[in-house]
Amino acid sequence: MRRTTYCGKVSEENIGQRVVLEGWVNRRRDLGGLIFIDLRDREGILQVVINPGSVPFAEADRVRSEWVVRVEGTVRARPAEQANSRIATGKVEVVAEALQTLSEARTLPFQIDAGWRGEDDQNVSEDVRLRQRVVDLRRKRLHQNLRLRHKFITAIYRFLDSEGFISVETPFLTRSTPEGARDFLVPSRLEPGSFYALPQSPQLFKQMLMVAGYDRYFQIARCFRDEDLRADRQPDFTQLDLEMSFVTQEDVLDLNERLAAYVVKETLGLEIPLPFPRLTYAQAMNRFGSDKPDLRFGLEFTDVTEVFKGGEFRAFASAQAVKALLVPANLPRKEIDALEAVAKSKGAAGLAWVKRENGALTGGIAKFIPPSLHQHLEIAEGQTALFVAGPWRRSVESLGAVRLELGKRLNLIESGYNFAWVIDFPLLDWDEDNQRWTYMHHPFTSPNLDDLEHLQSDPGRVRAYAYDLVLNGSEAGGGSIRIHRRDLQERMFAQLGIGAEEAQEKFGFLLEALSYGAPPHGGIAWGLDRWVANLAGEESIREVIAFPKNKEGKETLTGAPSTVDSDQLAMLGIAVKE
RNA sequence: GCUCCGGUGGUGUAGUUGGUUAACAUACCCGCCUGUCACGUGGGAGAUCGCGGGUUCAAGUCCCGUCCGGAGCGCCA
Repeated sequence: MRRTTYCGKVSEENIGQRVVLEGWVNRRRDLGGLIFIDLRDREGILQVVINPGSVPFAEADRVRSEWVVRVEGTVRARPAEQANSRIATGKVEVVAEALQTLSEARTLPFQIDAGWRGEDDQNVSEDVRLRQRVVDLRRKRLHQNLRLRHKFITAIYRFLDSEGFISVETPFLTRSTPEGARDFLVPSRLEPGSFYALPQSPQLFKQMLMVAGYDRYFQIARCFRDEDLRADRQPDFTQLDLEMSFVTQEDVLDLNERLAAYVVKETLGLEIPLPFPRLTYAQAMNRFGSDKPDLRFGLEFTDVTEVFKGGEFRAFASAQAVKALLVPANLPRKEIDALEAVAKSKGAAGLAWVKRENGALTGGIAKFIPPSLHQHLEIAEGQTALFVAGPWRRSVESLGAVRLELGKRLNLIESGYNFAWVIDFPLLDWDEDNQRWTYMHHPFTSPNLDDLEHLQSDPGRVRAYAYDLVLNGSEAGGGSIRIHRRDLQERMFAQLGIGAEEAQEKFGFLLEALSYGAPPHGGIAWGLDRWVANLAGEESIREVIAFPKNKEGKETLTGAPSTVDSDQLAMLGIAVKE
């Protein structure tokens, strides 16, 4: 007879029933005459009792941790004083009548049983965990994370289906296009010397689906970018990609915040108030020094550029921007030095400071503070003001990094899920290295038509219909309204220094599609791994991916990447340089 | 490419100012134990301290190099 129920699902309702269980030995307690086995499956653990003299006793004596066994027995209530409140099945137990070993197990490289009985797992280095990922995946934490991910994805399918979206798959083996990140390349056997590229996103395919009239598309899409890894970045990662026709920016934002509220409700049971607050890019940068501000705490900047303009403090007198951050604490010098290092790592020349102690401004740049400062910034007793001056963007971003560091150090970050939209991104960004304008989002983003007149005369001033969904200071999603007219797309390419010939060669298929009657359209992509990590309370997306790569981009379970046979290379016309 | 942090039995840690036999917990093996639930209890095995070199009478400890891992910067439309 096969399994009749999951171990973790047995409850008082099953008392008196005969059950067949199959699972892993989470733990075995041998009292000499009496043996207990905590039997585990994906739903939880359940105590099995093996009485002396019973048929299964000899086998139970032999069984060890992580062996896979089948148990037949009868469910009974535990005496009230022996209930285990830490586990869901703690009020019952199964008296074994038969026990069969299905599979023996070697001693595990690390213990995985604690989480299943409601305790903290022992910390194990990630190196060991990833090399032994099968063992690691047995732990309750990863079971929970992967099931949360599943719930998240099924909620997305339900919601978007009810809103009339259809899921369409787009190719993995596609063409390299010169945008954004480095491509992963796949050599072609049928055409040696030519390469496919793995998609960085399904961007152009979804736009063409819009041109083809599918109106509302989505995909849980795997994307590939050959860049260095971080706690929240993997070379292959997952997006929720969606696109809508005949919409404005408002429509996309509205749908996405309803979707966000729905998935949070479905996964965690939390109500998220709508609509989400909105900040323009300029506001976000000026007030928080980030285009993905963490709004779980305050510490907003004050602009004091005018206060110092032309003044005696040379370093600030002619700066493009001087920003101040008022800290409600008397920061020790050591702390300020650490914060200055953070500012400098983001390109600030330094971090100036002043405190109010015993009624007077003291320390740092106290003697350079003009009397008019207090009209903008009231430094109270025991507070510290921090200043960064320099080019606008570098100043706000470096002070923004200081703000985040202070949020952590002063424990200002409140728990919860804080969503916001950042809108009105600039269309173009000045590329200092190459001395030219480049796109900020991607080259298919529509300019704000109100700003179109400045496209040639003052490109930096043109806003885009581009928006980011920010969750607790991380970019949860980003998208835009796209250019749907061929002439405007061609103008955009020209502005980016992509000549007509090059545009035709690399993006001819897009231009052609746009010339066959394209609807206005726009969409968004969510970083699905980051979303799930956030909901699971995990710092790293590796905790919500079954088989992640380590910091060096290696998948240490199977040992990828690896060398390949010379035969394989030869077939592809590839020679590896020593 | 760069900065910082780490590497000690299977796992997680301790190891003082350089000083004798590298400690603890857990896991593992064996014995005892009939109501445990991280069972208890007695015993046992298990580490050339990531690797190489140097300083020293003496290095887990100090120095240099290197490898591996993590956090970040650059990079990531």
